[in-house]
Amino acid sequence: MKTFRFKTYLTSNVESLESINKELLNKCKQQQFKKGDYLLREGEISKTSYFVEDGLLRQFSVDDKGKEHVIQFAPENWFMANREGECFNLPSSYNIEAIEDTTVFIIEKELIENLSKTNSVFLNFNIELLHKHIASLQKRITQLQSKTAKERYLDFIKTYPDVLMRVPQTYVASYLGITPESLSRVRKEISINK
Amino acid sequence: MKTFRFKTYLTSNVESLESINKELLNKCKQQQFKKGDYLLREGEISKTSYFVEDGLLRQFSVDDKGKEHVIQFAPENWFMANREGECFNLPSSYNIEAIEDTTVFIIEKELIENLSKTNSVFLNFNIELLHKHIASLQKRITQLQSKTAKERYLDFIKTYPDVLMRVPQTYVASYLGITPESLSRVRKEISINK
DNA sequence: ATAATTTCTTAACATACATCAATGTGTTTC
DNA sequence: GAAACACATTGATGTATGTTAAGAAATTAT
Repeated sequence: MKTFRFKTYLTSNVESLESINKELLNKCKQQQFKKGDYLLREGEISKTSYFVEDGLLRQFSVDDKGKEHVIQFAPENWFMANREGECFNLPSSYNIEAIEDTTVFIIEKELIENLSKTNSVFLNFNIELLHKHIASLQKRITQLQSKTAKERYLDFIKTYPDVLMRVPQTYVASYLGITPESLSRVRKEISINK
Repeated sequence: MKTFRFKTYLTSNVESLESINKELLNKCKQQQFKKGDYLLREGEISKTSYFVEDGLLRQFSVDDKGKEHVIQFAPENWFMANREGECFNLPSSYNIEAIEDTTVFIIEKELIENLSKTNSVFLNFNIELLHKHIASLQKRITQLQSKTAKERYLDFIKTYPDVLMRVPQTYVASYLGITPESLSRVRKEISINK
């Protein structure tokens, strides 16, 4: 049997949980998406999270002027979830789109709840994920508050060098909160100073 | 016995959990802080969360140039926690300071973990809190990415009208990611157009 | 391969916001 | 009540980033 990233991830993170891992692998269905496909559209209600087995996703919102704002990228081994909607059965404010052909494992909210109740190691793992997520969002807020576009871009390169190479610059610009033109200028400036 | 906000909050949010609520009230100690006191300093390791019984806190970071950046305010009935540190025993990247004389209930990490294990309603409540937190941070990121200072300020007024009145404008400016001077101009412009 | 479409770069110009410096207003302290 | 201090406003100026528009490069489709 093929070894999935999902399995590797689980065995290296949710330790000594052979039974849980098996249950997760068995109950989470795989699904494939083509580049450009939407996994979730704004307004839809979703009760699932995704584990990216292969490929690359982006989560983004669209403002009143029709402009897109990328909240997050998710390459292999990352989770992608519509947190608020999943938790409160609210229509999603965000879209999730496959930037590359992508294979995901679909994790039902109910499954997570059940496993959390029956197993405290899994529970802690799950809560840790949420905490890490919060920490990274806070870091981004601080950056948007105080750093220049150039500084934010340099940090992005450092933190997600792999993502950088696989994503259209427009999306990176959107993630950084600047226009593609500004990103282009920033990149030029950096290449000159090297 | 005095009715605490904390008790009211618990009974209205963590329903049908008489026993849990009692345990929380009994095991969480109260502590008082004077205006200007620090509850947590950058670099310290903390394993506690706070429920603000009375008063007002701010959480902020200090950048390499010595500038402060407000991540969050917490008035009565709010929780304040150093998420990443609490979860992973890491030194805090943030400071927590009392903006007014403030009374908090101190909630030990261990207590939350124990209650989560033994009671699934409490567990869900706790996870919902984390989800809500994530949703609000994502909203802020989208705003910082795409809205003008004026738009962000108007949204702040609408969302936290009470906080606005109790906090020095410098802190509001910092929260919005602009200088106090810019905030002053934004306010002037708004007052003229009314 | 060629054409068509999308993405990226570059330039000129506009604008929002930062910076610096001065003045004004209110609050605390003695 | 005066002095000292922190906070808010205002003005002049600078800079980073946005906007618009054009062309170059890359990708996709025919």
